[in-house]
Amino acid sequence: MNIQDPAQPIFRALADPTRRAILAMLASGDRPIGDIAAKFDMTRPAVAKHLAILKEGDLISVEAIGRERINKLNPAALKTAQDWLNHFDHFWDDRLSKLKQAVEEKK
Amino acid sequence: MNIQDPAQPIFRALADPTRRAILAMLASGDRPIGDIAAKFDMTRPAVAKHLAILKEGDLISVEAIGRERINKLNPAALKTAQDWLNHFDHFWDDRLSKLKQAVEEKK
DNA sequence: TTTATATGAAACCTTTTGGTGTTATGTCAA
DNA sequence: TTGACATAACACCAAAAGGTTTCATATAAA
Repeated sequence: MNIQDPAQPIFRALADPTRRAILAMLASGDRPIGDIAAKFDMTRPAVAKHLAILKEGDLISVEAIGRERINKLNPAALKTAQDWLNHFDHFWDDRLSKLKQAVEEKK
Repeated sequence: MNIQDPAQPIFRALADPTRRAILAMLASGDRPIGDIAAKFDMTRPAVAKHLAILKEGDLISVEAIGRERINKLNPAALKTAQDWLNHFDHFWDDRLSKLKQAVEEKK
């Protein structure tokens, strides 16, 4: 099927619970890495790796201000994941209509 | 944050491109493992492992018919992932309104 | 200028992941 | 009953993931 899948770095980034928690945290405000790392039970370098993976998927962007690097959520990339999932809605509708049809025929 | 995340097995399953391709394939019809494995450039045991992970995330169900085991898509689990992503829509709206506000103030 | 702060980067380790090949089991068909 | 088929189950392996500690660098503040 799709060898080169543009959604791959996004779904890869979303696969880890820490990274999803970071995204949720950034939804309530831009934050530097130190702030983020303080909320988790792991070292800062570990959080830095997670941020790097989120950045690879373009789920966040980073802006350097002085010696701080502010991490910001980029909702556009999340939309790519939503779009992929939305394709299954047609399937969902089909199932429902087939079920309805089956019920009709039983009557 | 959430240590026990119910969405975890789902996002974990979605992280692999082969598994996403399998889901897309099952959207067009229920299939036994042999059919699925034939479409990919890997051995059947490898595909079987992918199916096991999809089943752990409850993204598919399996029905044994004779010596075949038919794999079926379960769209309900996909909805869990959609719901998680949809929470960011509020953020998206906020960003837009803030942008609009900033533009207004510039006038 | 010196010191503290915020971060990046490298080297390393363990577990998980995604694949392989081989063998075993249950079912259909001749 | 015998043979072919569809699949499960195992043991194994290399690479990636997720973490650690240690060290280096740039900026702010005293």
